[in-house]
Amino acid sequence: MIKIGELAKRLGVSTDTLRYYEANQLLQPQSRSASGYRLYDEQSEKQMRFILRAKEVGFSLKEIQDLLKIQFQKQQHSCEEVKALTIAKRDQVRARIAELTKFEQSLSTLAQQCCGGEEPAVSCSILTALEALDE
Amino acid sequence: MIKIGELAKRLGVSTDTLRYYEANQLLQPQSRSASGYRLYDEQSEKQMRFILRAKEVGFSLKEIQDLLKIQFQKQQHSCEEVKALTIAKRDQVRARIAELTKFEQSLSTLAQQCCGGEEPAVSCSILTALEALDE
DNA sequence: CTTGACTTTAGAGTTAACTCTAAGGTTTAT
DNA sequence: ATAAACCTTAGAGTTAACTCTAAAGTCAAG
Repeated sequence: MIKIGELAKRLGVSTDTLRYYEANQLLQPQSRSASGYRLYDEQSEKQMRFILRAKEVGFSLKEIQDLLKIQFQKQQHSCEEVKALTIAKRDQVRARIAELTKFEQSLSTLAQQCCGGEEPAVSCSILTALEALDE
Repeated sequence: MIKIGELAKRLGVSTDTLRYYEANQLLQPQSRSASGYRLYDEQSEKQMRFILRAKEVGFSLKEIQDLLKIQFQKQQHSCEEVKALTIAKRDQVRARIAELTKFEQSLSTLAQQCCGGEEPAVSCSILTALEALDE
């Protein structure tokens, strides 16, 4: 079991952030020491890495809570409900991937069209490339 | 040329948002009417749709500015610089797609494992599936 | 046995991205 | 020609997600 400072250091976040996530039901410490220090384990670190990855790709903390709820709700809800929630979230993720793929293609096209030379980039326009995005 | 209310309506955003984006260098109106009303055209709408899409997939307004700068800088910068910036952004987008793809796979796996029946979902755990994410 | 580096809580402050309010000017429809 | 529905600016208020401050308790090292 590790203390908050050690977990924060491993994850590259502040101790304030960990306490904030606890207050907002995203990560509860495994237990407390006799003197009241928060104690975390490997599972805590895994869950935080999941949270940080979700945040990285643009999910709000509220949305991440929804994802985690799939875990927390498993005792109280039927497989049917859990499956429906999971599929709804998966479709949300798929839609986001589709959007990002369009971006990636537009930027790739732009990079290819650009000569990369030293002359002014007058004919290089991200909007020209991105307009194709709207079909 | 259309006025701010019409553009806002077409895009499903508030007029406040359009004025806010203008103040933050994301979208300048094409011109102003004699009485000072903002006037927008088709290009404005396209640019806003681009901004909204970028926001949707988790880019901050600051990052979107960077993307748009590729367009604005084309007069002052060389193809070399523009190309480098474009490729850097493309790689950022690719990394984000890779993260999201991992999520999508984890959620798909979870949905498949789940029986979908009416019994309590005790054996369904998003974290179990998501742990595989860390390899 | 005390110094320094931790930890605790409660609450205030910050930043991004809006969102609203007030006080007024403009346009359109009857 | 006047009411309704737009538009203007400046500035205040809101929400999410931190980030910092203060005042105090804990713990390991010298």
